[in-house]
Amino acid sequence: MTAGYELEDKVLLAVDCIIFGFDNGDLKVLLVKRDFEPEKGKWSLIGGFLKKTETLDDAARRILHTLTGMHDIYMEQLYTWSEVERDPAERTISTSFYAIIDIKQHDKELIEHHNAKWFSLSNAPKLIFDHDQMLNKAIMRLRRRTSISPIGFGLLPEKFTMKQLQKLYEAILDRKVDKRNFINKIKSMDILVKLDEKDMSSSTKGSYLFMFDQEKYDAKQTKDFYLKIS
Amino acid sequence: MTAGYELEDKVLLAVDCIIFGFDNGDLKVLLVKRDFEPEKGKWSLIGGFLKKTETLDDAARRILHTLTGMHDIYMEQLYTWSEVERDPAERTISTSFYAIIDIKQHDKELIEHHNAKWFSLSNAPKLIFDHDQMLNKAIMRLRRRTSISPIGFGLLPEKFTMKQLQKLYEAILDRKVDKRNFINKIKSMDILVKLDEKDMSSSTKGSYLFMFDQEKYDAKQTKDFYLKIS
DNA sequence: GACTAAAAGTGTAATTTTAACATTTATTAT
DNA sequence: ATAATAAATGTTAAAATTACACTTTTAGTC
Repeated sequence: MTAGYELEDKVLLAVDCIIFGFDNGDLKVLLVKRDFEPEKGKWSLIGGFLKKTETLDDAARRILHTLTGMHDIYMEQLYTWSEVERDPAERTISTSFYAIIDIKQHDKELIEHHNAKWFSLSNAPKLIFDHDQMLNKAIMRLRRRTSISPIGFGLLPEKFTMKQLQKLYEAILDRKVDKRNFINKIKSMDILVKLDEKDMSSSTKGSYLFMFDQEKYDAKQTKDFYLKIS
Repeated sequence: MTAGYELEDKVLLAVDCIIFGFDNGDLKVLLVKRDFEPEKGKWSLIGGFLKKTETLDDAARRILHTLTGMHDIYMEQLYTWSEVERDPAERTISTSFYAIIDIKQHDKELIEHHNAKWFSLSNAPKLIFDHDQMLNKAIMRLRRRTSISPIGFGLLPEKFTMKQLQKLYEAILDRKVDKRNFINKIKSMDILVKLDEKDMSSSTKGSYLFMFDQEKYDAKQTKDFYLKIS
């Protein structure tokens, strides 16, 4: 019993990771300076090649860890890119993944040691190959996803204010939202716990801190519920 | 200037097509009996391998044509599957594509000559490898897509009745929808033209035929408008 | 030619959701 | 005591969604 696969072409399969970071109301993307040919020295997404012994998700995690030191980042598969000439050096197909993380929660030094750098979306450099397209598609997906189901876990400190949460949504959606409508919408979702504690750092009055209620959140996740921000 | 790719693993990259067909109120999927090892003789999605000289979309079109005789089918990329052991014969990654077509508009003989066969979703056989997962994911995507933006072109005869259109939505969403609400919703979308002609085949009264208004449809497509069926 | 049968066609009212909008409250620092 | 600063809060109008049932048309039959 031989498989009839002998005559088929084999190709390089790459993985590219689009890591969005949220910091201080600003949405950024993590890029690396490429240290091998072709396009050595240019900025690119965080990428590498799939090994035979791992899944694409494994590869994405390994590559992200190798190039930035980050780990335990949940990434979601986005799209597989296969233009014949996308990498001029050799026929390479690439599957892109994306994630969004809280920049503050990840060790800046680790990232910088690995000559990766955060860029605001508005002034990211031109990227190699089709990486600009990948980035664009990821932004679109992130926005759509954000208006469909709640994000948040892992993107904010464990305890956060409503304002911080609102800023996060505003950064992703790239527009202002009405404070009262936003708070009402979030409340109606019933996935947050209001704490007795206040954050005093930004006003004399102080603002209440909230936490996600993991259990309630998970319960709703399954029913893929819908969040639309006015 | 040598590319630093020499040491990387190369893999087989497959394409699998999930072709949904709509016929007579029933949603079906097109499957083929596999004629090579492994799993020879079992039912599978319409699949084959990417060649070095083509994109994934090219490969999907070529494979679909080879196995079924169909052409000019627009397929959308769904997901790339990479479990290490998904194909026991050799390390193979597969990108799945899906499409939905009007069965009547495609030549049955051609399809049957190629030992492909339509199965109702409710009694499709068990498929090889991870093809059941692929099919499931495609169904989910199709449903979600259907409630987000209008489908229809190419899925119905050029002229069709409201009932046919409703049946199409019901087949995809797998539930009944209210006739009056459905018609109102569709009318409010303003992408159909009512003809003076009636279809007399299903009642003494006859029911008016409609056509899609391609121009209006295209205009709305760009603004990715939203259709939600009650 | 009246009646029956079968599917097509049609509208309204109640409810829910969304969107727009401005003032009061709490606290620290002066 | 006052001023300054950001936090907290509720209402109303408009739009969208849902639930729901009777009338119309016409071919066929008695």
